[in-house]
Amino acid sequence: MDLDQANNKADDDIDESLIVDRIYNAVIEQRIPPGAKLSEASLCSLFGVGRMRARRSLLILSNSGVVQLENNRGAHIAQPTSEEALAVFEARRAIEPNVARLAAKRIISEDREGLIKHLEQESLANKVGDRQTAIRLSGQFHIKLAEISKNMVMAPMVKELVARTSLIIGIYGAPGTRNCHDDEHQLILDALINHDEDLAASLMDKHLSHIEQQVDLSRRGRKGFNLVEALMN
Amino acid sequence: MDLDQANNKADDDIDESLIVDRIYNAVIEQRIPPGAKLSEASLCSLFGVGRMRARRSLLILSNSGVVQLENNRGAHIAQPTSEEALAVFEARRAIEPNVARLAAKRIISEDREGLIKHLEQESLANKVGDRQTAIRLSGQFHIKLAEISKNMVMAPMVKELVARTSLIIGIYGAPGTRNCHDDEHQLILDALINHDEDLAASLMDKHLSHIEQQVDLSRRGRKGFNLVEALMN
DNA sequence: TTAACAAAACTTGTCAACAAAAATTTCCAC
DNA sequence: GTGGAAATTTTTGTTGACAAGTTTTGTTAA
Repeated sequence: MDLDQANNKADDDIDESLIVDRIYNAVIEQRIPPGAKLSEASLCSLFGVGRMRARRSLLILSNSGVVQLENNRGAHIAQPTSEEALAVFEARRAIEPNVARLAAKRIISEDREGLIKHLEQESLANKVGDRQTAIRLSGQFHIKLAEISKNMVMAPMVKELVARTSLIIGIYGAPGTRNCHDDEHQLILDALINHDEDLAASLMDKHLSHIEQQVDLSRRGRKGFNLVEALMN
Repeated sequence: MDLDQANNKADDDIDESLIVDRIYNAVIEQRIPPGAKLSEASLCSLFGVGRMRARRSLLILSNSGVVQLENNRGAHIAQPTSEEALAVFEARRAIEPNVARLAAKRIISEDREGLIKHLEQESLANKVGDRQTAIRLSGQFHIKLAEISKNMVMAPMVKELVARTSLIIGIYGAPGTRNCHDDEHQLILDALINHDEDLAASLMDKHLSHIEQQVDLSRRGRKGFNLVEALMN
């Protein structure tokens, strides 16, 4: 009874984390806009679960700042303020260069192959003009890096920050611009392969500052969407 | 209906976050040991809330890694593995030096006075030998720094990491040693007052490595405790 | 037409009862 | 006694009903 506190990956219910993951991904891919209502009923029918599960999922999402819960008013996709947006970028620049450092230290051939494939997809999506895919892969690159860093404490933090960044870009980003330049991702990958920790860190820092430069915190914008279509990928 | 996404501080229920905070603090002060059972019934009677509130609180705590939920087996205070412990320290060394940097940049006189008072209490507790208080203040120093950094994204992260560190020290720490040297805290405060960002960051890094050196990840230990006494401060 | 108010429809919050699983105790054979 | 199985108690998971709140709709008067 003393040793079983290890291997706790996905110990909790499948259903729960599936709902959370779906919404997380939909946010990262910008298929759900900031401010969108997430009613309990819609989650229940969409995922075929009871209200309890829906509520639990929403609570989990609200803990990571992706969903905003209000008393008697239900759940909405968060709408980061400009102050919050600054804080998110600040946090990313504090954390992710160090994540890149660790990734450069710990990357193994398997990781490398995965990243190479990932970048191929990413550059393809950009070439073809598949904006949706490009956005998703672009965010996932950062998440993959966090996984390669093999730090199970920071990885969820990065995931959360990436999702919140998607919301920020959705609100304050210029509609046309790409979120991440895949060539910068390529440079980071090169540094990782060479185990050049300092370079990886500084490239990541520069990269993040470029992302930050693409948002205009005085802008506002909103658009319609379809919840069913957005979640049922 | 577009502007009301600002001022969301403590919008959620009072009850809920009170329970969470109480348990959080009890963990930081090491009044609840790792592995302790947190049954729904005990929380219900202790805080005079219904089961729903208790369950919600436990879910929130489990999202921050302080509580471990297991199917049909309820909630226990987390027992970080040695791998997890390494990851937590790694995360702290990635994040907190940058937090210290920001704090050095943004500290105002009000913050300074608060920290000075805090350090007086801390050094007093150490002099008098009030271990419990010393532990609490020591952890809270780091949390206060995060608040002074005025980054509302990183502050909760630091709080979570401090709590998890308390659990780690509870499991792997030598019983006699202090968690934090208050003289190191004093040095950091000096750097903050001088707005010396680089110094604050490097002192914080050194400080964290000292904390890390105080744990022996091959050690194990447990002790009895009283839940009522632990939570009813 | 519009503003204010009232009513209806809907959504969320809470509770109590029940089902299912785990932990504990009891009991019996050895 | 000891080990192990069965029964009991306790704890957790889930559901449904109802209460409380919010949003929408509809109506009336200025």
